[in-house]
Amino acid sequence: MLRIVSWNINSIRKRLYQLAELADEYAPDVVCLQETKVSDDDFPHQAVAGAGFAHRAIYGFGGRNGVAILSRHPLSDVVAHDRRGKRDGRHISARVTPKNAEPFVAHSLYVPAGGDVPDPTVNARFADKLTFIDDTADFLSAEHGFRDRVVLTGDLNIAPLPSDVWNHKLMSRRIGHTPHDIAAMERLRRSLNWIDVVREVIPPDDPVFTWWSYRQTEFLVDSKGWRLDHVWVSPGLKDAIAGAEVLVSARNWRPPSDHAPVMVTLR
DNA sequence: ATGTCAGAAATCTTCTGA
Repeated sequence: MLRIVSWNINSIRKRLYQLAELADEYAPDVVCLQETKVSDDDFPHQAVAGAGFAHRAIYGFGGRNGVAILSRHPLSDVVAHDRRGKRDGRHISARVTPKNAEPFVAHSLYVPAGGDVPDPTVNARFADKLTFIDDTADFLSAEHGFRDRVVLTGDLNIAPLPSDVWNHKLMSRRIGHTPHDIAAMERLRRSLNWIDVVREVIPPDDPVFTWWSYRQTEFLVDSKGWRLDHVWVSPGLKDAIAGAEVLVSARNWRPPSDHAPVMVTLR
């Protein structure tokens, strides 16, 4: 069994204790992070290695964005990906070679949030988000074949199903759940006929959230969340799916990230 | 419109982005 986690950690340097907690409690083989918010030069390698991740692929600079792949198994072919020559620290991939399983490629992706106004003709940031997704879809189609063993993880900043937000009607006008977002995510999904692992395991009508705003207290009581974080697998790995869960209790670790980790288990 | 975080750059606080 192989456990793979995707987590928007919202600053790895502020969350080292919680990362160790994740490693101790769930023993993931691979952890894909977003919003590490640290330059490669300042990455806390020692603490992360101490949590059990001997192998690390990192891509970050300045104090924004930043992605990483942490692994107990060897990593190779590490690539930091940029779209249109713009260095943004939003996408890294690496080949993972477990001891007793076939190698696979892991991607850690951080899609732009897209700002506030839900109209791409007036909100350049929203237009950039949609372009980012389409560029990524083109890249993934070119990079991989349908038979490749690939895991795409990340904060995709889109909740595609009505049950992925706490109020579908209200959120349909909020960036992340607009028809523009959902159509773009579907184009991304089709780039390799990706399979949304969480929705293979949990019925599509059941509410599932991975993010709760910092601006609300008692998030468990209110449960006003969104499912923004995803783990997708290529079609060849569909039969390997053995489980999926959102590690909701992590949202109560102190101090918490505003995102909870998503963990999938593959045979 | 509001709430809270995190980081940067410049201070003893404001800004940007989320």
